[in-house]
Amino acid sequence: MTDQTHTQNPHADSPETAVDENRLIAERREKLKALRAEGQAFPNGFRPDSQATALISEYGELDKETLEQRDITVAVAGRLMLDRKSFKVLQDQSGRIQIYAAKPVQQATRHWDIGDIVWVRGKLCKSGKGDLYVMMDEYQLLTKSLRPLPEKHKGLTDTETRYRQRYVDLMTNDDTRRTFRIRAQIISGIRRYLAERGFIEAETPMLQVIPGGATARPFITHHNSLDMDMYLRIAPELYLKRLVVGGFDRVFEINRNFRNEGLSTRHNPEFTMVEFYQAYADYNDLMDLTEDMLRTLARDVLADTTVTYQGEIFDFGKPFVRMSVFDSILHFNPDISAEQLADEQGARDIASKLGIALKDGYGLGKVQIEIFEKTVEHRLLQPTFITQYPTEVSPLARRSDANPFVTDRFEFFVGGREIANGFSELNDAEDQAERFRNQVAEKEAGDDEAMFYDEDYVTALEYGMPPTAGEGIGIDRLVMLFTDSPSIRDVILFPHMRPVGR
RNA sequence: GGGCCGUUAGCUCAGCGGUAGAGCAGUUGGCUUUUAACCAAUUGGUCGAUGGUUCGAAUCCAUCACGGCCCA
Repeated sequence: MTDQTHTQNPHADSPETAVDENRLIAERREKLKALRAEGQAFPNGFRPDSQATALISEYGELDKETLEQRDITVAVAGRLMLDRKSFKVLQDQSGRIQIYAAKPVQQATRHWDIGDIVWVRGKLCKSGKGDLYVMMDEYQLLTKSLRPLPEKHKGLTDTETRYRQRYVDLMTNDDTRRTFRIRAQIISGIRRYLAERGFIEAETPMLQVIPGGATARPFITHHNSLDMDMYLRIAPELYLKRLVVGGFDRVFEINRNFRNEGLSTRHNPEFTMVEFYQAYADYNDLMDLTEDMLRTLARDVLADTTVTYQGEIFDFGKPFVRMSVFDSILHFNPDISAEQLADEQGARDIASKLGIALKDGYGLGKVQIEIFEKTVEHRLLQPTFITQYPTEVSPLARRSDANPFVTDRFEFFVGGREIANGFSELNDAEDQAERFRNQVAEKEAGDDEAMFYDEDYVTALEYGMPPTAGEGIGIDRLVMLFTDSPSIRDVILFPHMRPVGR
C-alpha cells in the first residue's frame, strides 16, 4: 500500500459519488478530514482479544463485586450501533456488548458516529442494572463510517435495499446473520457427513462445451482466444459420473449451477446444489442416506428434528413416506382409476379435464408427470419420497427391472417443494446413446430444454461404470426450509437483481 | 409475459386535489450507570421518472423504471 492517508480522497468529488451525497455524509466527511489532518485516519494494529458474546456467556452471570475483584481487562472491536453518550453499544461478529465512556471520554470521542468501527480496551464491569460492559480506558477509532446506518429500532426493512446492499442488511438485521450462519452450517454439515462416509470432494467444469446432466436452458458465454461459445453448467452430473468410471467410487461436489430461466421466489439464475455419487449402491440406498442426512442436519443445525416453515411443522424425525408417482396420483385423486391413468388416451383425457395443455409429442410418461405436478406435488407437505419416474422424463436414470416404463428414481419433497432428485444411474452405454438420440430429436422438434448428445460421456460409459446411484440436493431450498425463509432471495447473499438505472 | 400492490427526509412510515409531516439519526445545549436512555431547541425533500388533466397534483390519468406478491 502506498501512503495516501494524508492526501485527499481522489474520488471525493467525482460525479459518481456526488450523486447520492447528502448533508449527513458531508458532516462525516468533515470529521474524516479532521482525522486525516491529525495523522493516520485508518490505523491498523489494534487487536481485539475477546468477542462480545463469549464475554457475556463467560462473565455475564458474575455479580458486580466478584467482577470488580477479578479485575479483568479485555479488548473488543466492532461497529458502533447505539450511542447513549455514556453507554455505547458495539457489535462484533459474535454479537453486541456495551462500552462505558466516563465524561472526559465522551468529550474525547465526540467525533465518533454510529456505524464507526472502533477498538476499546478496559476493565470488565457490571452496571447498576446488571449488564456487562467494558470501561473505556483505551480506545481508538479504526474506521470512520461515512454513511448513516438505518433506523435503530426497525432496522432496514426495504426488501430491495436488503438484497442490493446485503452488507447493510447484515450489519442491521440479526435474522439475516442467523440465516446465513445456518446456511454455512448446512453446507459444512453436508460436507462433513459425506466426507465421513468416504466421499471425495471434486470440482468439475463450470464452463462446458456441452451443457448436460439436466433438462434446462443454459447460459451461453464466449471464449475469446478459442473463439468458441461455451455454456455455464446446468449440472455437474456427467462429469461426476466420469469420475466414478475413473474409479472414484464415492464423489461429491457442492457448487453453483446456472439455469437461464425465469426468476421467482423459488428460482435464482445461479443456485447451489450438492451432487453425490455412490458406486455399488442403488436409489433405495440413497433414500436411506438422504433420510439420515437430513435428520442429522436438522438435529445438528437446528437442535430439533421438526422444522417450522411458514406456520407448518414438518417432522424429519419420523420415517419419510415413500410412494410411486403412479400411486401418489391415485392417492390424491380418488376419482382417477389405475386403468385410466395407465392408458395413454385415458391419461390425456384426465389431463385435459384438469386444464393441462399437452404438446403433441408427449407420451404417457410425460402426461402422467404433468398430472402429478398439477395435482400431487403441492400437497406433499411432510418429508416424502416419490419414486418410479417414467423413463420418458428420466433420460439419465436406470430402467426398473420390474417395469422398464419407469426408472429407479426418486424425488424428495417437503412443504410441497422438490428438494432432491436421485436415481440408480444408467450405466448401459448403448441405452444411454439411444436416450441421447431421443433428446436430440426433441431438441430438433423445438424443445430448447432437451439435452445435447454427449459423445465423450457415452465413451466413458463404454469403458464401464459400476452400478451406481446418484443424487442432487438443492441447497438453497433446503436453507429456505431450515430458516423459514419465504423467498430464495432471502438465502442467497447477493441474489440477482435488475440493474437500477439513474 | 399477465394481474394486483408499492416507490414521500439517511432509515421507518403518515399524508391521497388547496402552504410536504412524524419517529429515529443528525446538529446545538443540558443530564450522566443507560436499556428504543432522557430533556430542550433545531437542520434536513427533484414526494421513483416523464408526459397529461386542473386555477392548483405527492394526491387524479397515461407511459416507463425498479421492487414485492400471485399466475403462466
